[in-house]
Amino acid sequence: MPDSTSHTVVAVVLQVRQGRLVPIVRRVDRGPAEPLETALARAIDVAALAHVEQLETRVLRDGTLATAYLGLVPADADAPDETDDLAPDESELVTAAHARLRAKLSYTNVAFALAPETFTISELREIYVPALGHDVSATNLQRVLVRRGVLARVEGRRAPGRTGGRPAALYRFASRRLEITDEFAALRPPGSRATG
Amino acid sequence: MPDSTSHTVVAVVLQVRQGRLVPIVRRVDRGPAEPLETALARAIDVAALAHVEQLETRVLRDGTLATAYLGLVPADADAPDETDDLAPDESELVTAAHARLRAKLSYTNVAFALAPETFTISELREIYVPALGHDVSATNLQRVLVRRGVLARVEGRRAPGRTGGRPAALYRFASRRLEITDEFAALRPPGSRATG
DNA sequence: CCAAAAGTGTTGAATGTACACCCATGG
DNA sequence: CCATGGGTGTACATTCAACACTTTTGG
Repeated sequence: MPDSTSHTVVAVVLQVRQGRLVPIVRRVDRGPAEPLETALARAIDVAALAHVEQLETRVLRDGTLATAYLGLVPADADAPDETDDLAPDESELVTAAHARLRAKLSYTNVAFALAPETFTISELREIYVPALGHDVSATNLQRVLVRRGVLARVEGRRAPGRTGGRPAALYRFASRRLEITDEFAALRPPGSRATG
Repeated sequence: MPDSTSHTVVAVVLQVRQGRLVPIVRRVDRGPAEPLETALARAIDVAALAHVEQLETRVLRDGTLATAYLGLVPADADAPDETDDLAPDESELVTAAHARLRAKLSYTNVAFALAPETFTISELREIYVPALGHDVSATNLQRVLVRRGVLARVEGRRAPGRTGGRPAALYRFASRRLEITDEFAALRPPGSRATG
């Protein structure tokens, strides 16, 4: 029987691996007077997370109070093995984490936290597709992200594979901190057109 | 000295009054094994809240663990007096609540929770302006919300005041449950144009 | 020269903002 | 008949999805 006064911190980390969004879940009890971030850092290697945000706090089925965090790791980074036997509570948190990520992908630059330092547009597409849960064309992905100034060109190109094809341009995220790229879907303040 | 194992639930309620977004803050300690919603209900009359959502969990300056909720009350509803002497922690939570509200106003129908059952467009504008923190024209507000199907016409018109003017049409929110009206700012799934 | 992959041009639709103008009422 | 507030029409900018077409490579 868990102590009803205890507090658990749950790290829900997502990483794209081989075309799939993979969950890694870790939990620790928060010590008395311990900051949330410290407990989180005991649960997972926070330095490896390119982005972290708090997800939600709920009472788990066993009565434990739990605060969940969403963490994102670049596809090319080393990360712990996928957590496969998820408890129902954990499974719900993973779903919530994925929903949060999916929503933010369309109006922020969060994808920087899932992508390597530099990449081609097709490589980036292979990250967006599992993260969004639906298909995206490389053409439109490039257009939208370049127009918004989210992506910046990087010197050089990626040589084509054995099957040929034009060499791909390399890009990086202009910023690697979370930014809102489309602040108002509507109801913008008067006289605030796109900053060009 | 607060018990470091205790858990406080903070209700941050916002209501528009006389052109201002007014905060009401209440806190209660969550009892052992008590669900979060139950504690919240002890803090504030939840039935009076047209919308509630969890805001964030943090350790307060005095070491207490606190989970904050954002609540919204229609402008015409009775509600407790404004909480004026806000502690720094509370003040930060109010800021966070306002920020969350502002963001959601532009891509959801949350405003239903701040508006009376029926209203004219100018009345609605007087709610949006303080809630958004910037000016909005009644013209565009009407256009955007009607086009999105967020607002529906209601039988009848509001008679003009002493100074004359054309009688105003009455509207209501088509739904009074939170709905995302602009799900994807970009990167929509293929073949998913506006449902018209 | 052909297939493959990357990238650009272009079109059409949707959505928003700004602003001019028309409508209905009180005095 | 004029001031006031309400509402519509229209023009214009922005943004995006879709798709045709061009570019650059390997074999």
